Order: sequence, then C-alpha cells, then structure tokens
Amino acid sequence: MGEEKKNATIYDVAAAVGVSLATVSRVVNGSENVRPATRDKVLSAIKELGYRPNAVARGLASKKTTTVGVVMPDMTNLFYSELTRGIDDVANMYQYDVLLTNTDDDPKRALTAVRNLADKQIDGLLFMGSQLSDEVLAAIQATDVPVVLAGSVNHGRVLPSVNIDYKKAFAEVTDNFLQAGKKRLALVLGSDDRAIDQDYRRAGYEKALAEGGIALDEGLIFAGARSYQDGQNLAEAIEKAGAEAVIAYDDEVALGVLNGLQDMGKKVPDEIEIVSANNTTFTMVARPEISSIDQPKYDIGAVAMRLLTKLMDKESLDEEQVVLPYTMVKRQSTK
Amino acid sequence: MGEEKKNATIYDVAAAVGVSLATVSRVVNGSENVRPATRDKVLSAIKELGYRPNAVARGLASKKTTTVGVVMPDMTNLFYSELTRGIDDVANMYQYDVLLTNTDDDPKRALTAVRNLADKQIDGLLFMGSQLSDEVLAAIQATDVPVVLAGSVNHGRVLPSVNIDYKKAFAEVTDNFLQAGKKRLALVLGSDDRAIDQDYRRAGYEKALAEGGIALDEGLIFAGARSYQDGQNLAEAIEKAGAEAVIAYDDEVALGVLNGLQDMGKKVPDEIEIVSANNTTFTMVARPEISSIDQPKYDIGAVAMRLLTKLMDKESLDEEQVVLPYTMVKRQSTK
DNA sequence: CTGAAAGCGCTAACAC
DNA sequence: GTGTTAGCGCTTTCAG
Repeated sequence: MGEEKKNATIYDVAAAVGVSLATVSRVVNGSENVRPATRDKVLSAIKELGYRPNAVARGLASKKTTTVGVVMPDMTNLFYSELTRGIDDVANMYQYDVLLTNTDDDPKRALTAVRNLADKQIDGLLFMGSQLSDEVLAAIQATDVPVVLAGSVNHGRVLPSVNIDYKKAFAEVTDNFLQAGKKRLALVLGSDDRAIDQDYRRAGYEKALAEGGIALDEGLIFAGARSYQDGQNLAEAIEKAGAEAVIAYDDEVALGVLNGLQDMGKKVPDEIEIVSANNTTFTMVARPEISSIDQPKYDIGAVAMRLLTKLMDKESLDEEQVVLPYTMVKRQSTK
Repeated sequence: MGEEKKNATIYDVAAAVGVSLATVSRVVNGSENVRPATRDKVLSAIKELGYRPNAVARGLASKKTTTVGVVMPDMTNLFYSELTRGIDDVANMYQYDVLLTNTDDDPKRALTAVRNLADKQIDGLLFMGSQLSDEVLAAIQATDVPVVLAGSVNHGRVLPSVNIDYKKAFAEVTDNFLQAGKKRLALVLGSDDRAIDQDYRRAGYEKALAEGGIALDEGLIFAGARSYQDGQNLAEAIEKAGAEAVIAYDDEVALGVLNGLQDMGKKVPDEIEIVSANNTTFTMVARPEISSIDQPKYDIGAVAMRLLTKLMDKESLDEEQVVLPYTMVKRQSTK
C-alpha cells in the first residue's frame, strides 16, 4: 500500500545477472545464441525478480503488438458470438490477444472502430458485419493492416473472407419448398439495402423462384427484422400475405415468427412451414424445433483467424475467398 | 504496393509546422497552453499529413494504455455477453478499448488471462466468472491494476463488485413456491463447489426452506448443469424426484428442463412449475414463457465499468460492493 | 506559450 | 556468445 511496486525491467534482470540487456532479451525471446549456463542464470533471475516483459515497450520496439482487432456488430447475437468464439480460440492458439469492438452493424461506428484499432497498432483485423462500407474499406486499406472478413461479404472480393455460399444456400432452401409444391414463400431479411441480404440471400431466393417458374411477389418479402420481437410482429403480416412457408435469415427472428404464428393459432408445420439460417441454440429450443441452414459458425471464425495469422506472418494464402460447406438441418418446422 | 507507407509521426508534424514535438503533443492532448494561431497551424498540418498518434508509443511514455482487460467465461452465453455489452458501451463512452478473454470459467485459464493482460499494461480489469480462485486473486493483486468484479462474487469482499443479492433472490423464489403450498422444490445449479452456487444460490434456497420449516432433501438438488442439453437430460431425474417446481440458475438450462419435461408429457405449469434466474431472451421464446428473476445484466456490466473508470482515475468509490435491485418476472411457467 | 532533453522498456543491428 | 548503441513515437519535466 503506497509503496510503488515498480515491476522489474529487463534492465534489472541484466544487472542482477551481470549481463547486458541484449542477453536477457535473447533468452526471453528464445534465441539460440546464448550459452546454456548464462541462460540458466538469466532464467532464474527472471523468476526471482518476477520479471515479465512489458508488451507495450515490446510493441513499440518491434512494431508488433501480438494483438488483433475484432470488429463485430453485436456480441449478444449468438451468430456473431459463436463466430467470435472461433476467432478467439484460434487467436489464443497463436498467442494473439483480441481487442473487441461492437458496432451495432453501424458503418459509422465501424469506421471509428477501425481507426481506433489501427491507432493501437493491431497486427491484424477481423471484420464482421452485414455490410462493408466504402469508407470502412478505405480506412482499412489506409492502415496497411492485414484483414480478413468472417461471415461477411465484400463486393469485388477485394478482401480475403470466409463464408458459406449464401446465395446457393438460400436458393436451395427456396427450391426445396418449391419441389414440395409450395409456391408462396415468405422471405424475411434483416435489411433492404445490405449486400448480404440483397445480393446473396434475396438473390438466391429469386434465382430459385425464377428457375421454378414462379413470379416474384414483393408482398412476400419482409425486410428490416432484427430481433425476436420483430419476428413476432411480422407473423400477422406473413399470415395475411398468404405464405405457405417462411425463410428467415436469422434464428431469433425465425423463432419470433414461429411463436407469433402459433400464438395466433396457426399450425406449424401443417399450415405453414419455417426454415431459418444460422442454426444457433434458438432453433433447438423452439417447439416445434426449427429446420435450419447450418453454417459452421465456429469454423468460419476459426478459419478466418487462421488466415489472418498467415497474412500477419507475410505468408500467401492458397485461396483468398474461402467458402465453407453448409448443411441443411431438418427438424420439425418443415415437412 | 511495396511502398512502405510510413505513417506520419509527431515529429513530421512538428517539422512541417516548424514547432517542437512538445507543442504538437500539447495540441494533440488538448493542452490549454498553446497560442490559438499555432494550434491552428498544427491542427491543419495534422490533417494534411493524416497524422494519428501511435497509441503504443503513447502507452509506453505515459504509462496509460486506455485499454481495459475483460475476463469472461464464455461469450456465447447470453448472460455474460449482455453483461459485457454493458461493459463495452461504458468503456467506449470513456474512451477505453476492451481486450477480451474467454476462460470457459476455468481458473487456470483465468490465471493466464490475467497475467497476459497485465503484460499488456491494461489500465484496469473487469472480471466475470462463477469463481475467483486464490491464485487469480493473487495474480490480480500482484499487478496493481484496479479491478471490479461483475456479476461475480468474492468472499471476504476484498475486491469491488457489482451484483444483485443472489441469496435473497433465491430465497425469495423459494419462499414464493412455499407460500403457494409447494414443498418439493428442485434446485438446479451449475456446480457443486463454486461460491456463487453454494454460498449464495443454494444458501438462499436453504434459508427459505428452513424458515418455511421444510426439511432439505439433497435428492432435489441438481448440480453441474451447464447447457440446454444438460437441462434436458435432467428432466427425467427431476420428475422422478417428485419435484413440484424447479428453480434453475440459468435460462438455457431452465429451458432444457422445461422442454424435457414437456416432451415427456408433463404439463407446465399445471403439474410442475419452473423459474429461472437470468431473464435472457431464452425465457421469452419458450412456450410456455418462463418466469424468471430479472437481473439487470446490462446495468451490472455498465455500473461495474463505471466503477472501474473511477478507480483508474484514482477516485474513491462511494461503495465498493454495489448491489443492484432484481425483480421477479412472472410469466406462464408459474401460477 | 514554447522548446530541449530525458526517458518509457524493449528490440535489433552491428561490433567484438 | 555477448555487449553496445541506436532508436521505436510519444509524454513530461524543466527552462526560458
């Protein structure tokens, strides 16, 4: 109390052993060029003094912080938190720490986040979000820091990314319903302007519809649903639109729709079927359980981080755009 | 490409304007002591050169990193991610960045996390977990870094913390059932050795039982349930134990029990009632919806971080052990 | 109001 | 093998 307990520095260790800073630095960094005897002396001095290298000083001198920035929309969203779990585990495996920032999927916040992270001299950046704005892209490129997108699309494929084939997955889901004779398929999206919603999910849906010879009915497309509540509120409109099945981009939203529909007396899957797209715990806790596209969330994050470690090591990537396989999980909400 | 785009340094700015480093530093840090005219010149030079202070260098020189460490069990657990959301928002508000580490609630991992974070010279630490081991406590105290516990108990109250009164809440829930004439109350816990489970949740349960003159039946206490699956697997045993109601410490677990019970034909709440303790989205998506103790999760995190900012500013705390109010949310799983 | 100078704790050539 | 010497980019006295 009151005693400023100044941490031992590399200098203290050097003095204690009677060697130079350089030698201590060498043993700390595992350099070969140290005589075993001196190494041992240094090591025990380190232990005695409780010396721990100051990562900040190290970062300044070496220009590597062993820290990666992670930009995500919302950590309370299971989809993103599972991606991030994969990111975090691999980051730790490679000895990186994670500087995490929530953006609420807001490009403005993403922009400040990226800049701020860059100021902290992160060695790499992992970006997640339904959209990568031009400003953010520019900010990222201005930093010279390697980036990988996880579960997020980028037009022009200018940045490395790890995803599933969203368009194909949505086309497949849509087509499955078509094959089963359903024609009025509601599509629930998070936005009416984000690339992932429009150019991938909706595009897949439209593609399948077109191939199935079914005319697109805008009245069956519902954009802007972000939460369980939103889903629940949408139930009535979906019912009114005469949908025979609904395809929802998010599990919580899907569950909201499901419960909303059931609360108003609709039978699922007998009168209306539902499929969601993230296969989080929410799909399993629902009654009936919700059929879903299963994205390998943890793996997307893990692979993305692995790519980033390669980039940070100046290695080249075998493929910049990694597309992981998805599967369809059949549960009780579909027949 | 190839051109090493060296970021402008404070030195470049100084040279461009024709002033000293000190002056640039002053305007960057908003010091009063700069003539408006020079300030403007410096500011425009900064803009032109796109100068951004290197936070690492700053951290080394000032011994402040404006970074806080957050140690949490699992970001895919809604309880913790909502706490962390509160932490993150307040941290941003006060211009701190968050270095996040998952521990899986493992004391060993918590220990390395704390040490590692300390090496990075964090200005403060936010700790979450069902347990604060002696080693971790020692490691924290060895660092001299201010700490606040969020949603986590510490015996002896040696560290500042923000919580609800878990014991009281569990006693209240238990007593409510007792008042309603229920006598066989199952208690589902996460562990049989962690303080928060034993000294708070179980203690509250036992207290109410004792006051109600009901003998404790160890056969009604189920420890070690961590997931939805665990809850589901527990349903049969709970039913066999003849429970009239169940009190679960976690929402996902509670939902597992609920679905397990219903899947085996039990009527909730008619034949058996259920109450959970975190009031996350899982309680609302259940059918029937689950009654729950509502902890102000976001606020616990937010208040904890606010306390930490005070500590980091060397301010004293009005109260070190903050106890936030909880409420009981009555839904359909209880009568 | 502004500049000079001394570090912060460590890495990284470069000598010996 | 080990030591010397420069910095990394910035803050912070201390002068003036």
